[in-house]
Amino acid sequence: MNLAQPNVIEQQWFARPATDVAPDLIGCVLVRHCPNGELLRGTIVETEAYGPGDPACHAYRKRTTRNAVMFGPAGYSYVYLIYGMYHCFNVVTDREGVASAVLIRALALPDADSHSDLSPTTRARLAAGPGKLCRWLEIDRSLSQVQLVRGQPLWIEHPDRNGQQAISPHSFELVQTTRIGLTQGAEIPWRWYLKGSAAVSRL
DNA sequence: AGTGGGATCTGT
DNA sequence: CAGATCCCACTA
Repeated sequence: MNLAQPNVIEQQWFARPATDVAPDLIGCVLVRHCPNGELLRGTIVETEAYGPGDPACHAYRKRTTRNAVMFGPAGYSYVYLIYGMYHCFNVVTDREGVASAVLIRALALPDADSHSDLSPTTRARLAAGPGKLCRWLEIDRSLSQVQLVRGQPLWIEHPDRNGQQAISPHSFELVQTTRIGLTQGAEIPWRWYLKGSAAVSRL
């Protein structure tokens, strides 16, 4: 059996169209290695895809300094500042030269976590939304363009089949719908979320 | 060099 | 539903 980290998702897994990766990421676990050494984890319950021919994609017009990482190889982070006060975290997807990414919009916290003092509803909403998620995980633009592998501040793992992270297969049902907050491409149904999750940003 | 809008969130 | 708040892509 492998090996140090059987669960860590590798670069090749992300090297597919964003519309394939986005639904597959639901149920996977985002891991944040914080500056203070703490490891924070959350199960991804909501994603959006952005890709070629998509007017809502930051790289729709052309390559710029901000969106350059989206043109690079898959498995890197793309973090940008939105509305002057929030950050959004994306995973770069597809092959090099194809600008695309998946926005991670919401996380469900693991059951046994430090925030057990909070009410269940408050806790479920701690990372319900792309801005809140980045605030909780202390993600800002200094974490953009870093590779998502163990040893870096961020990486993603497949659900542990026997562990507490896994979502019960019985209740696992995805909803596909339109993306949130867009003025262009608003009708494209490239948003996915885990049906019934209390951590989804919006229904 | 100036500017307007943005893949958000919170409180009214 | 307005306001906070800042970066950057676009225009000139």
